[in-house]
Order: sequence, then C-alpha cells, then structure tokens
Amino acid sequence: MTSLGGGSGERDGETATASRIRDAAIARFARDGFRAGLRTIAADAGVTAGLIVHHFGSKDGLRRACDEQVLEFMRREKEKALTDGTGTMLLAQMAQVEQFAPMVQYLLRSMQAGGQLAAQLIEHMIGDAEAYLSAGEAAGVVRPSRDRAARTRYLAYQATGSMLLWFTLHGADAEPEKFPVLFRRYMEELALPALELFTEGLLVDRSMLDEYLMYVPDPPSTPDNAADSDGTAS
Amino acid sequence: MTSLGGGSGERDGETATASRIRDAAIARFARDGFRAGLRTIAADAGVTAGLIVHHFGSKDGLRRACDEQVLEFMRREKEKALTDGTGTMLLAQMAQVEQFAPMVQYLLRSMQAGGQLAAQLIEHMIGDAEAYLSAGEAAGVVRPSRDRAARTRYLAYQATGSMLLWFTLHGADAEPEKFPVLFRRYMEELALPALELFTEGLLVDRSMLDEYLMYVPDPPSTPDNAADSDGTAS
DNA sequence: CACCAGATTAAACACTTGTTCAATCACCCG
DNA sequence: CGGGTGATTGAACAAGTGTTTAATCTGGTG
Repeated sequence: MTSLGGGSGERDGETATASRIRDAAIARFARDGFRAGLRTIAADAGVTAGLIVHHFGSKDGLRRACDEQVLEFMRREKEKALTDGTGTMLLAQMAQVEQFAPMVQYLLRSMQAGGQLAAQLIEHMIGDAEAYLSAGEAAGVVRPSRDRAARTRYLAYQATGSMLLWFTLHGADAEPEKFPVLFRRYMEELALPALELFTEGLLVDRSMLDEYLMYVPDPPSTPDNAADSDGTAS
Repeated sequence: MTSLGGGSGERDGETATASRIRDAAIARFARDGFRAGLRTIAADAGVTAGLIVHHFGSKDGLRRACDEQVLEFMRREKEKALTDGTGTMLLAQMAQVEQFAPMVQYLLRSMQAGGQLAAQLIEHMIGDAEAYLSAGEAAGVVRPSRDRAARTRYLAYQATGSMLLWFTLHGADAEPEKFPVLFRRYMEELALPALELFTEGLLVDRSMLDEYLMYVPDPPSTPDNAADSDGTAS
C-alpha cells in the first residue's frame, strides 16, 4: 500500500513523502502518545529523522502539521454526518472506519495533553451543540434552559470528558485495532443511563434547584459568560 | 519549615528525608507532569538524584510511593466530608486548602496519564456514588434507574471526566496557585446546568428513550457490567 | 576508640532525545 | 552534457534521561 486512498492525500504544496511522514506521525502519536521519538516515526515512514525536520522544521512543526490535518479532516467529515449535538456520535461513527480510527485516537491523545487542537475542537463541538440544541428548542423537543450558553458548554464537556476518561482508563493506548470495539462498548454502556437522565432527570423533586436559584443572585442571561474570556475578576 | 504539619507526615519505617522527597515529588509531578526529571525533584527536596533511587529503588518506585500517599490521603479525607456522590464536591473542598491542592492536582495528572491510581480512584468514587445514590433512592429523592450500576458508572465518569477535561483545557498546568480559584470557577460555571439537567432533564418527551428500550433486547440487570473486571489489563 | 550500617554525594555510564551539518542522490531545466 | 535545486542520508552533537558505582560522611553500638 503506497498511499491511503480514502482520508488523507497530499495538501497543496506538499510532497508525497511529507504527507506520508505526517500520516505516519499521526498514527504513531495516536498509538504511543506525543512522547514518541522522531526516529520511530521516521522508521514508520521509511525515512530518516533528519528528513522530518527538513520538511517540518522541528518536532513541534510536525505536530502542528498533524493537528492541522486532523482538524481539517474533522471539518470535512462533519458535513457528511449529523451530530447528536455533542460530537460523540460523530466520533463513534468515524472510529468504526478503520482508516479514520487513528485520527480519532490522535484527537483523544491531544485532549489528554491539552494542546491547542483540543481547545479548538471543543469550541467547535460547543458551536455545533449550540446550533443543535437551539434547533431542538425551536422544534419543541428540547427544554429551554435558564442559561443556554452555560448548558451547552456543560453538555459538551460532560460528553467529551467522560469519553476521554473512559478511554484513558480502559487502555485505549494498547492495541489500535481494539479501538473501534472499545468505542462500541463505551456507547453501549452509556446509552441507557444517558437517555434516562436526559428524559427523566435524576432527582424527584425540584428543591435543590430552587434552593440554588434562590441563593444565587445572578439572573439567567449573562452575556459575558458565552465568551469565557475572563469573566469574574475578583 | 522542616515538615508540613497538616497532611503529610512520615509513614511507618520511612525516614524524614524520604517523606520529604516524596512530598517534593508529588508537588513537582503535579506541576510539571510525570515527565519531570529525577534531578529536578532532587533539587526541590535538597538532595541528589542518586539518593532518590537509593530510597525508592527507581523512578517508578517513587511514583508508586506518591500514588500510595495520595490514595491514603484521599481515604483519610473522605471520612471527614460528605461527598455529593461523585467526589467532585470533595475534590473542590480539598482544592481550596492550599496544603492539599498539590494532591488534587497530582490526581488530575494521574488521570490524564491513566495510571493504576486513577483506575482505583474512579472505582472508589463509583463505590461512593453507589451508596449515595442508593440512599437517595431509599429516601425518595433520587429516581430509580433501570440499571443502577450502569447509571452510577455513567455519572461518575461524567463528573470526573468533564472536570478533568475542563482543567486540562483551562491550563491548570500553569500556576499552582491559580488552582483553587480555577476550581471555584469550574463549580460556578457548572452548577446551574447540572442542577437543571438533574431535576428537569433535557428532553421534553420520552420518545427517544422509549425507542431505545424497544430496540435494545438486553434487560436492566447485567451482572458482568458492575464488576468490569478486566479494567486496564492488556 | 573501632567498627559497621545506613544516609548521602559526586561522578560516570548507557541510552534516548531533538537538532545540525556536510555529503550524496535524483531530477529537471537550459 | 552541465549545473543547480531540493530530497535524502548518515553521522555527529549537545542536552537530557534513569541508573550504577565508588567514595565519603554520619551516627550509634560493641
């Protein structure tokens, strides 16, 4: 196999070898984490370590190229499938495709490490969830919230974070071929409690919520909360 | 200050220097992650790198000692405060105490890396949540679930995972002194949507849940789900 | 005091890391 | 064919890693 036919081709101004290196790096970073050495990646791509820095400047440059590739891949795929508002479903679908699994795994690794890609991705997901939840509200299937932006962020963090933690603890590090089945297991384990919580809630009465609403002076709409730049300076 | 009076003293059979090294390691691991070098930790503790391996055998031995210390610290603290069933409140309280903040931060690092401590901790939290939710059900304030064990795991992963992700993305790495205020910000941002979701749910009608219950053949109780025996074995 | 065990150190070791450098190779243009 | 340009290599470098080893220091016991 000289080139992966499906997901990853050369970007403009990129030689075939460079993109091969980049793909090998994504796969290796996904498998071993970002502490993987340049020589290992070079061996995967059938080249030398020196050539990598010749093409990408440095290891950090290589990682930036990987980030960009994964992000653009996500952008492309997003239009081909409907999300459930949190991106979890989208990721689950992509992880089933053997070709795309490394990308998803790279993404998880990126979130473990907390890079810029992770932040961008989360913001994307929040944006999608915002649209999705708004549509749901308009259609009358989603309850309105007292603070829509806060709820959107909350749901996105919940969905993504729990998935991240689950994979971290269940050793998604190990064999990449286990990844798709792990993903399915996660979804199966999660579906019922999630649906229960979303349709029926957890608590029987409203006392805790009402107490909180009584206690907190801040009214529903806080425009500066959506930006999340700094917010509370005290 | 020769010894930290509050949280960390010598354990039995441990010299004062050893515990000083261990505490320095916890703080340094919390600050820089587990890739922190032995020489850095040694400098923090005012000793040499060789002495560390003399006392702990290896870097991994040192990390095991740190894990054990943090875990035992958590065990001790757990009895002094009521949890909200997920451990989040407990962590939030502890993070406010300047002395304990490194422990909490070490814990987050441990979950980022996915070690054994993280798995143990999550199991602890799930156990606590189990008891707490059961008590809530008995008291009539928590709705019963069709699969209590699955819901418990789900809630624990949600709470812990979203917190982990939030801190990873909001740069809890940087300044340790920012950690307590970051924690408070997280709780404030989270409280309203969480309470809303827990008391009112997200969806207006039950169609999605009913569809799922119709579609899935598996009845509520799956005994092998509660144990989750294999864990991180690979 | 002599002696020993443990704490502690400084230096070296073997290894990996990312990066640099000069040399070679391949190919395209004139 | 000549020449130049970028791809590519292998070796070297400097810095860092965890670990080992021999030596020194220290304190308690006979």
